Amino acid sequence: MFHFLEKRIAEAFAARIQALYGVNGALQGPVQTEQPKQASFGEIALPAAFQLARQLKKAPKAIAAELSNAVGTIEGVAGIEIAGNGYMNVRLDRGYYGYALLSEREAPGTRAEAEKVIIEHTNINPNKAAHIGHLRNAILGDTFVRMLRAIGRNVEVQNYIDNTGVQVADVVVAFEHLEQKSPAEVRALIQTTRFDYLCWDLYARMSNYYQDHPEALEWRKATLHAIEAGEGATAELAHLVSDAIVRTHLATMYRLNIEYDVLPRESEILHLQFWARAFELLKERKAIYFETEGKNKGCWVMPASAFREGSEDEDDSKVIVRSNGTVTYVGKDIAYQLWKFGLLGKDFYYRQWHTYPDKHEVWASTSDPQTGSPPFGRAARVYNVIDSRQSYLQDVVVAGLRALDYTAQADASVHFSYEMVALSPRTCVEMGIELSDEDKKRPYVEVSGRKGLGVKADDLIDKLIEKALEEVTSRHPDDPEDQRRRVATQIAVGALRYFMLKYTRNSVIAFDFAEALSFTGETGVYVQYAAIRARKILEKLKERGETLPDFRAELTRESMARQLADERLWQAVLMASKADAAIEQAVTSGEPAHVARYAFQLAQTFSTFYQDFPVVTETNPEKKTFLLWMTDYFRAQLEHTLGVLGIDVPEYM
RNA sequence: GCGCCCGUAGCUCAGCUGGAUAGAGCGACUGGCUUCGAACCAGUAGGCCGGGGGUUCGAGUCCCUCCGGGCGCGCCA
Repeated sequence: MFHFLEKRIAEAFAARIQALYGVNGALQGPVQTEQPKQASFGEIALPAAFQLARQLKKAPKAIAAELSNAVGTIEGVAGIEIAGNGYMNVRLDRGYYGYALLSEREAPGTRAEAEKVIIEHTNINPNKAAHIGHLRNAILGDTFVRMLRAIGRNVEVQNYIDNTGVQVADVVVAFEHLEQKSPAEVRALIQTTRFDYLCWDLYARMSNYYQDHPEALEWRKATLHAIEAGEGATAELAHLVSDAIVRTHLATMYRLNIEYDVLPRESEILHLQFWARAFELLKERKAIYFETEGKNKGCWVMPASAFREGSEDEDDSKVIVRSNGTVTYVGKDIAYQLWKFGLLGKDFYYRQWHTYPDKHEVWASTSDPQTGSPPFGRAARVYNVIDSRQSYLQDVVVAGLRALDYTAQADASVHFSYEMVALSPRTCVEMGIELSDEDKKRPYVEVSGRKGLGVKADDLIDKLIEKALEEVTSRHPDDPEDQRRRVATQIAVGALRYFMLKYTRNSVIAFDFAEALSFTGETGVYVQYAAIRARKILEKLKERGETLPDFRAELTRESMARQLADERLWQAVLMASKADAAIEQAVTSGEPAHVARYAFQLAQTFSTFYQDFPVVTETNPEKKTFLLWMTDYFRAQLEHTLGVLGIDVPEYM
């Protein structure tokens, strides 16, 4: 609603500016609107007079006066005031606004656009358990998906599986050479053990082994070769390991309400010759060339000038095909990116991989011809959720598209980057990780999968659930265990998702157990609590034998105006009505943290309202009906916003 | 050496395309549960927005420069 009025006002002023000062007036595009610094100034501020002042060589204040007089009446606006030296502050008609909210349609943005947006996230190497860094990726990606869907976009969620890379190979090497396991024995381990945890340790052991026995790297080489060829016991083992680990990753993410649509796998990119096709295209369009001298002699390279401004140095060129004829990771990624836009002229086959309890299906790529799968790929826009350390490689991928003259697709390729999750020194100590004196002085310490240092995702979730369970049990000692555990799980997930979302993307998170486990202050738990308190009021009403009024029948524009004359109530309603505006703006800025912030502010506003206005005991009938409407409205907005954040509202807390 | 990111209250962080008196949470200190549950609310203290130049009506925000910290820059992924 707020968003809608804001647009209407901006348009009215834009039209007036054109009429008064001509089409070539100072302002191009929409007229800017802002939030006044002080609530007492009104609801919407327009700084347009400042921008016009320079070009018209006139005092801002005079322009503002002229404009606000000329603009006439705008539906829903009560008045315009000139403030400071040229601000135009708009006051909304409170009765109009409140009454409009009452009849507002649910979810106006459910139009499914034909244009598809692909979001690729998670992308964990399928060779060991997920850790907290992966959680940031998946939660950020999933929340962005929810934000886009909330404003009506058609989104496809991809989770790329690198099942043929070095990391998987190393675990396979460990099983074959260190553990002497046959595929059948590994199969048994998958059934009977916490397999992702087992591999976590095994991978760390293997990395150590390479350090002490460099000759063992020959094993890796042979294993990679066998995996790529796709035949024999080694290849079977690799598939066994990676498929089993992918299942554990999907299970971990499902605990956090994260689901996927399709799992494109590297093995199919190889077997279906995606790269061969991309290679032809790149050669044809001269995007890469064969180097005949220097350090990259014998390789196909992309010149540095393609992805790095001003760099002509051939030493900075990026190798795409090695001198032994094999393709690098970036090369495969270019092929994959082309496929996402439907530019490769090839497609995967798909098989059903898993069905979630809500009946949603995940499909995985396969090289065996299949029919009956939904269509995947062919997007108009692609977001790759990948941490900022890989920005160089992402630049090369986009440069590849550009060099092929796919300019529009290059522009529609977004590296949705974020900074890493490190560990606070205090948390390292708690976990028994030894720190050098140098590390102790740092604000954070980087985790290392190779060394097996890091916090496993499931361990963190378990820890959060146990802590939440203690809290729930202390409040509801007599409730059945499964019920308390269900509630505790929802609280834990809310806390974790909010924790990962409250930081903006380019801030490094120094993970600290004490902070992540906090259930007070700016947390997901606080927001959940507010939603529950709103529900409680409505439940209390029923307990008293009263029913929820028909608000649209009982509340009029006049009664809205009377009630909203109270500044505290007006500000609260205003805040609650800005959910869609907040989500829209967060999509534009690509910052899920903005939605999290808004959710917290909304909850804060409601908590204050809760404290100040007893609802069910209100004696004035009109006021009581109004307060009940407000409560119900806040409940809906809190639930809606939490839904976008992927956070459930527990039945109680 | 080159590129990207960060530096705002004791700590952890917001601050949307430049806009009015720079905001939260935690921690500290005061108060508030016989009331729709206090996982809460009200209040106090705490800031040369890393330093210095510049751009303009106006800079935490843009430009330059210096200082401090992080991450990239492989025929690894």
